[in-house]
Amino acid sequence: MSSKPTMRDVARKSGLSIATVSRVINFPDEVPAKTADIVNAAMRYLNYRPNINGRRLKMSHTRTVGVLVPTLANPVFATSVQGIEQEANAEGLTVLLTSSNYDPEREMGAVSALLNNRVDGLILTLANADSNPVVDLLLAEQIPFVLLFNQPSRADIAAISVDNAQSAYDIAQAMIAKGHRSLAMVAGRFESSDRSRQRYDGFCRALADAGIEMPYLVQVGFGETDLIDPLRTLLCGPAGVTGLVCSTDMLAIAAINACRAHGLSVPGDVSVCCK
Amino acid sequence: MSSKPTMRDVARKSGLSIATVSRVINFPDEVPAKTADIVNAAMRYLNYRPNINGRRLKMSHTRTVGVLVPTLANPVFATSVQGIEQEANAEGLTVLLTSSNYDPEREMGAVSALLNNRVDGLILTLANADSNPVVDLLLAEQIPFVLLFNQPSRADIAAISVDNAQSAYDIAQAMIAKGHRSLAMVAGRFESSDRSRQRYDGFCRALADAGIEMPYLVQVGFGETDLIDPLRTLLCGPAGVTGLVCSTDMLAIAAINACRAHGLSVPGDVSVCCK
DNA sequence: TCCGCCAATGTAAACGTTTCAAAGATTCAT
DNA sequence: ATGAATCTTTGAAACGTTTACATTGGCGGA
Repeated sequence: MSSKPTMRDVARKSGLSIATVSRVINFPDEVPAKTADIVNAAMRYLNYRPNINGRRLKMSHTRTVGVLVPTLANPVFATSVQGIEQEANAEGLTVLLTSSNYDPEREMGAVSALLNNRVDGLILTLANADSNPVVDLLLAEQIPFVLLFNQPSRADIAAISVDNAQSAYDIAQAMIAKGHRSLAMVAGRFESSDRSRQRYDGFCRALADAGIEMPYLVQVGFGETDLIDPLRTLLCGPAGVTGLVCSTDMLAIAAINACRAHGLSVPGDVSVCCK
Repeated sequence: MSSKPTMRDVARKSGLSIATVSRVINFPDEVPAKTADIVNAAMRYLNYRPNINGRRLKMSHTRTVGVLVPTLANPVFATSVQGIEQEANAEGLTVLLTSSNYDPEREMGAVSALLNNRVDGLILTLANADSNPVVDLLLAEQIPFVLLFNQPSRADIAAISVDNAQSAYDIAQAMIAKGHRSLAMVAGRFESSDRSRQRYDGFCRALADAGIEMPYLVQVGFGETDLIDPLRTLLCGPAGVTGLVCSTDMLAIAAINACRAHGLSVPGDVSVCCK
């Protein structure tokens, strides 16, 4: 009696067959209330809990959704996963969570693991939405998936995102309107996030539209939190940058710290903006 | 050929038996290199990927760890899960994520679902670590588990936590040393987080030790983000609170906003501290 | 009384693995 | 050439479900 009770045990206990027990669990209203009562009593008595893996093996679907995000350390992803998790649970779905640390290799590894789990579908944020082997794999295997925060150029791929370029454009334009003439963008590396490239594109367009010729750029690797050095020349050198457009909240915080470390006040000497 | 290839297909393709294929996958060095090559070629050719659910059903363990946190919207939990996920993945473990929204009912539901998944073990943050039915269930079922951020009074339960009471004590003491004589704690509801109660205990002790008789308390429900009203009487009334000790970063932010809304400057008129 | 029908239940074959016991193949000393 | 000793490989039985199909029994109508 050390091992966990199975449907077989419940069936024996209730004097009915495994099939009936299964029906009580899955189609309660196709079974007489009296029978259901007996079976339920037996289940409670034995502390039975269905082994989902048995079911998953037998059924063609798993009622499981795989999620891949770069990191939960970024609140944007954390809250997104929180929402996904909440909705999934409400639907009785299980969430399989993985993270890539912005590393394309790990992206592939994680998705591969999720596919081995036979997830019914995926929600993922990838480094690059275009010509990405992960996307190719998913299309080839015909697994339903939705990209999150990615903007694929292919129109036949489901994606939920903001308009990265436009948002950066708007921010830059607003800063220009405030009088800034020397602006820099602080963003993640393009190879680990095409969102950064898209934002930089919008940023550059805004500056070009305003006749500003130097769209400065500072690229920051994932996990780098100290921007004092990377920002030194831009802030203190001849560039005399007075406005920083940051790709994420966390970069903005790091940027503000860096400004202060250089003896510049925010927002007195330098304006910092994000999102 | 629409369905996914199985070991049987790989076996057929490579002219070997299922058992051999399994051994190539699980014990590559117990099999002659030549045989392994044949099997690996067949697997690649067929795009075979093992169905983990088959394995999980057969094996006594699942190499899966269940995680339950109140919410990922709180960076403390998000980064913790991030770390768990990272380590788990490095070990080839799958993470099953659930969240409770600080609701004990949902805690039980989530844990139940995790047990149905036959997780090998659990890492959880519970509303209350003591006399908690979830803990009782886990002990009864003999599932290994570790509490995170909870401090159970039973010594035989594994737990990783900070000393909530002591940290609140230290903060309060520091504020008193700065000259504050009227302090309030801003914390979550006790019934949804025993950490809040423990912190309040430490807070009260510090005040008592300093001869301050009124340890004010503002309780905030999960999701409540507006503290303007709850703080009005304390800040503007006869209590004249000048120091706020907050249970979490997010509460501190909300508290600062509330102070400003009441025309009080932080840290000029009111000191706000957290963690 | 018998027949057919329908609701309730049971039987048994999957699902894709792992693994034990045992068979086959190969080597080597005699 | 023979047998022992080893190395490879295999057959088949689980693991806990779901479900198509078969069986049972009770009932009403002829």
